[in-house]
Parts: sequence; structure tokens; C-alpha cells
Amino acid sequence: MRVFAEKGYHGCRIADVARQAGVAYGLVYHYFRNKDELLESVCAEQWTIFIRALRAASEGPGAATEQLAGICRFAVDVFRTAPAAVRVLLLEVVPTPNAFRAGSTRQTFEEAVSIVADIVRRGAARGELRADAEPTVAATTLLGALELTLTSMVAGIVRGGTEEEIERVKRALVDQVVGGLAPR
Amino acid sequence: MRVFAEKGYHGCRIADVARQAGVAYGLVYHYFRNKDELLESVCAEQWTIFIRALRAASEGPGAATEQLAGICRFAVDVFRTAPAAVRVLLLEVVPTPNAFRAGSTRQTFEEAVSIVADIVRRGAARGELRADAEPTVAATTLLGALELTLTSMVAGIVRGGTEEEIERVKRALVDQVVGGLAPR
Amino acid sequence: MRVFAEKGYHGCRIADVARQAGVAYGLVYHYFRNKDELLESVCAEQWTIFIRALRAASEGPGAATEQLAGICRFAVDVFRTAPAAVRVLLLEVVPTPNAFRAGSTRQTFEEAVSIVADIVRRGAARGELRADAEPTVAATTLLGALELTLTSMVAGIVRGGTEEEIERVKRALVDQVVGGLAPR
Amino acid sequence: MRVFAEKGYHGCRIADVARQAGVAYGLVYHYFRNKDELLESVCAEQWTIFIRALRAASEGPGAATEQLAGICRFAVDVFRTAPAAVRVLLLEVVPTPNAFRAGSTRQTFEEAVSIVADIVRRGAARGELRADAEPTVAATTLLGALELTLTSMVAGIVRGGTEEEIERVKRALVDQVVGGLAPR
DNA sequence: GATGAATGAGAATTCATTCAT
DNA sequence: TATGAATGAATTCTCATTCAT
Repeated sequence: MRVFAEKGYHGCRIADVARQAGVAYGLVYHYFRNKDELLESVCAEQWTIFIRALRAASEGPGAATEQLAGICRFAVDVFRTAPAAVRVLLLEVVPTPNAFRAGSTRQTFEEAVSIVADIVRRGAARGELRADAEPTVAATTLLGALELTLTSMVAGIVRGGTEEEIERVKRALVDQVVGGLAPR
Repeated sequence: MRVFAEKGYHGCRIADVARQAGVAYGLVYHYFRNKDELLESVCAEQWTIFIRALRAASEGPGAATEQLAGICRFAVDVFRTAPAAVRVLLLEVVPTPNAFRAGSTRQTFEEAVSIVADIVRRGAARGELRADAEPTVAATTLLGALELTLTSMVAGIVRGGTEEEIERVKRALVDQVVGGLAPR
Repeated sequence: MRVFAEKGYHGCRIADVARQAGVAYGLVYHYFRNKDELLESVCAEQWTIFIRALRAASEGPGAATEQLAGICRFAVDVFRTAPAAVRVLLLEVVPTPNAFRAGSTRQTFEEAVSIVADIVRRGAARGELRADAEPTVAATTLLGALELTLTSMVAGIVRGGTEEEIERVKRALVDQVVGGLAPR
Repeated sequence: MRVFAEKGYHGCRIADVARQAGVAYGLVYHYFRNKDELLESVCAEQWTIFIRALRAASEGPGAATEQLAGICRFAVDVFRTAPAAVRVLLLEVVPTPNAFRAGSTRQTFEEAVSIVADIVRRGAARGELRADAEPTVAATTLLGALELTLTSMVAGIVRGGTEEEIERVKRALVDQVVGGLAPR
């Protein structure tokens, strides 16, 4: 996960993975059929966690606004715990050979979008969010905002060193992204 | 640009670039020292265009809300005209060997963030945007929302085939991302 | 070693080395970082043998004249056993990118010069060689004479096919190069 | 000449030659059919000068000892004037693809050897040099001693900075290499 | 399970040579 | 004569994958 996060799919060598894991070169091939399967596996694992959180939010209590806010807060918290995982999740969605175009990673991404979009849709129906919201666009907006903000935190462009700074990031994100969906 | 957009940095062969450009293999090396420099150059070119547009918006007339909305609309329009350019700009920033970590691409990204952040800062000062906005987070939120939404359009997850659909995306983006910054 | 000797540094392809060694192309890169390191390694190995012989002569018994004569005889004998090694040793020292200018090969060459020069210096002090001998020049003269004479044997310009011819070359070399250092 | 001297045949690029000469890339091909011809031409020029000097010595006045001494002194003097030319002369004899094995450079080298060998042969016949001298070996010994000593001067291993140091090198060379051929 | 040498196809890079201007 | 862009074959280097131990 760390190596993929650092160098991307093509840039990461099996040798790097083995070294990082502290095992012999060949052992990687004992556990994974090939490089694709390795990445799929890593991505799937990360996405599973994230999707589970999205689903938990979606199926949990509270208004749509609160569910979306929870997702934002969760994402930022995950970033704090495992920034590398966030990078894999965020960065390997697209630039992977088969991942985005077809295959499980894309499906999982679409699933994430659709869960968020559903929250928006329900919220709009219930009057918790503006009636004319575009669920899918709202979802990609939210996820994209999370992605780049977190990436910028990883890169040190957005400050997220202290507890207080992280709280400020969370609040700003929620205010803008969820607040922007509030009924007029 | 097209080839990088299509396959990503590592996935794209010099041979592809040459073929796409309709020139001989070796000629690429007449103009670029190596693959890195080639991408760097392509990215720089795209960023320049985008930065110019950001600056034009920033220095143009209108309230901060209108400037930010203009940026969103411009980005979506660029996407319609040159989706490949958008992909390079958006997707190749990070997973590239030296691009994001250090060097000109990162600087240019920071510049983009800072231009948008400045608009937000001024808007907040003038009362056009909420006073407690976090300029940098607002900027990465806006740019990230653009990125993933456009990417999703490229990938066909967000519908953007017709004129009307594109208008809807624009409106939704602006409503959420700029609307979310409105004073309470 | 054989391939370098045959074609020189630039003329020898890694593929040649692999074929000659009877291994797969890539394996060469398993053992050597790159072509430079390969040659460096080959040279170092050869020099080590030669330096060892020089040292043995220097530390062995006999007058300086006898030590120098021993070196000449040894060099000619090595040539008979392994002409390719001699060629690498002799010919690839200089025209190689980094070898002679700086780095270990040059150091080793200087060491060879200095061992021979020391023998000369001691011999001069003991009255076995002329008192006004220039040790360093004497050393490069001896080594250079060996080099070109052996090269010419390799090239067939100096006859060295039979046992008797080789003996004649040895004697002539020693007479001229060592004899030329005798006290007047 | 300088570029060939610096990098050897394969290591020298046409671009280097053009840059060193201060002319455009293509112009090199206006004057030389190809790289081989360029090197041949350079070598031939250098050898011609050297061969002419050897011949002049051979056909000039004085005993064989004096003729050989003159050659040594001339070579050292040439080195002082044009060290690069010496390197081409010395270093490109062998490691060139076709040069030494067959072709004009090898012929010229053999000619040089034979001129010197003739001087030795005559000197031996006249009693100026030892009767049992091996003319060819004596020639390669003399030329080899010159080669490596001059190379070592170029490389800074043998000191040749001042007028006095150069005189000392000349004397040492002559004493050893010519002195070693003196009748016993 | 574990190791790391061995393989070879694929991609980057170099550079002599050609050619239009 | 002079220029330097254009070409593409030759070569180095990389790295996923296999395999014997």
C-alpha cells in the first residue's frame, strides 16, 4: 500500500514491495498471482473500508446533512491515521491500466459515488437538501473535494499538523460542501 | 498530451508519443531531453493556460462569488473542448516521479491554490463570502470538486454529453461549491 | 574479459557479454549495476592479479635487477596463458569513460607504477641500478615496453608462437629495459 | 583530434566533434563521408607527422644510438606541444574497430615499428648496438616506453610541468631504452 | 513458506547518417 | 558551404515473472 501510494501502479516495482514488506522477492508471488492482482487486492481492501464507512453513514441515523458531514469527518480522520492508505485510495483510482476503465476498482468507485448520491437524493426528497440538487454531481463534488484537500494535506499545502488545524479543515469542508447543498 | 492522458505517465511509451505526433521516434529526443522533461513540459503548458484563466477571473470584475463561479464554468468548458488536456492536468499531477513532490508542477499547483484562496480571502473580507471561510481549504475543495467531477465526466460516470447536461453540471457545481461559501 | 578485449569498451555489447558467458541478458544486470561497473570489475580483477605479482617480486629475494626481470618474465608468461586478460588490462585502461581519469582503475595503475618505482629506488640506493635513475619514468618505461610488446605479440607483429620465440622476447625485453638501468 | 583523444573512437560523437570545431552538425558530413573516414583522416595526419620524424631520424646523420635518442626526444617534445595529438596517436592504434586489425592505421603502425627496427638492425650490424638485439622487440619496447610514459605525463602521474622536469624525463628514457641496447 | 538467481520481452535512450533549406 | 531538424536501427537498462533449491 505504501509503495503504491508513493509511486503509483507502474512506478512501483515488485522489488520495492518486497523490500518494504521485508520479505524475499519471490515470496510476493507466493501470495499474489501477479502485480495486477496485488494492486487489486490492496485497492479492494482500502475501498472496502471506505465503502463500509459510506454505507454505515448512509444507513445510520440522522439527516442527510449529518450523514454527509459524517463522511467528510471520517475521511479526514482516516487520513490522519493512515495517509498512505488515503493516497492509494485517492490516486490509484484512475491512472491504473484496467482499473478505472473496467474492473473492480471502477465498480467500487461507482459504488462509492452511488452511495453518496443516494444520500443526496433521499435528502432532497425529504427536504433536508435543496430539491434541485444533482445527486451524482454532488457526490463527485464531495469526494473530489475530499480527495484534493486530503492530498494537499499529505503534500503539506493544507495545514493539518495539529488537532486544532484538523478540526478547522473538517469544519470548512463540511460548511462548504454540505452547506452548499442546503435548501435555499 | 493525448497519450499521457490516455495511459498515464508510466503507461505511455515514447513510441506512442512519436506516433501520435506523426514524427520519428528519435525526434522526440531532439526536443526533449527525456521522458520526464516531456511530461513536465506538457503539464507546464496546460497549467499555464489554467493559471492564466484563474488570474483573469481573479483580476476581473464581479464579486468573489461571481469570480469563483466563472472559474467553475471555465473549467467545465475547457473539459468540453479538450478533455485530454484536462486529464493530463488533473491526473498526471501526482503520480509522476518528480512532478508533484518538487519542481515546477507542484509550484504551479500551489499557485493555483493560492489564486483561488486569495479570491476567497478577499470575498470574505468584503462580506461576499462567509467571514470564517478557510481560504486554502476552500480552494482545494473547489479544485478537487472540479477535478473529480470532470474526471467522472470523462469516464462517463457523470453525464455530460449534451449541452443541457453540461449546463446542469455547471449549475450544480457552482451551487454547491460557491453556494457553500455564502454568508450564513 | 574476452569480449572487452576483443572489441574494446564501447564496441562490446552487453548482449555479447551475456552470450559469451552463456547466461541470459538480464542476468548481467543482476550482478553489475551497469556497463561501467562491469568493466571496472573486470579490470580490477585483472589488476589485482598483476599487482599481486608485482608485490611478490618486490618483496621477494634477489637484487632489483632480478626482481624487474622477474616482472618482465611473468608478464610475458601471463600473456601466453591469457592473452585476452592482457589485452583488457593493457588496452582498456585508458580509453574508458571513467577508468583512467579517476576511480579505482587509475589508483591501481598508480599503485603498479609505484611498486615498480620502489624497486628501482631501492636498487639505485643499493648500487644495483644506476644512481641517477628516475624511478617513476623507469617504471612507466618498463610497463609501457611490456604493454606494447605484448600487444604487438597479440597482433602478430612480434613473433611469439613458439617456446623459443617467447624466450627470445623475454631476453630482449629484460636486456634492454633492465639492462638500461644498470650502473654505468 | 582532441575529441578522439579524449573519448576514443566509439566514445566520441560526431556532435562532439562539431561542437569542438565550432561548426554545425551537418557540416562534418560535408567534409568527411562518415565517422570512420574522419578518424582515419585524423590518425593518418598524426601518423604522417610521426613517421616523417622517424624517417628523418633514420635517414639522418649520427650513430644508431643517436638516432634512437633523437626519436625519444622528438616524441617528448611533440607531447609538450600537442598532448592531444599524442593521445590520438598512441591510444587509437588498437581499440579502433578496423584500424589495428587491418587497414591503414595498422599498416602505419607496422611501418613505424619497422623504421625503428631497421635503425636497430643497422646499429647492431655496425657495432653501435649489441649484436644480439632483437630489432622488432627493441622497436616495440622503445615505442611502448614512449607511449606509457607520455600517457602518464598527460595523466599527471609522471611530472612534466617544467622545462627541467621534461629534460629529466627525456634523459631517463634515453638512458634506459637506448642505453639498454648498448653493446655489453 | 521462503529465497533469490535466472529469463527475456519491452521501453528508454543514443547517435550515425540523411536531407531539405 | 552551412545549418540543424528528421530518421530509425542499435543498444542499454528495467522489471514482471519463473523456477530450482
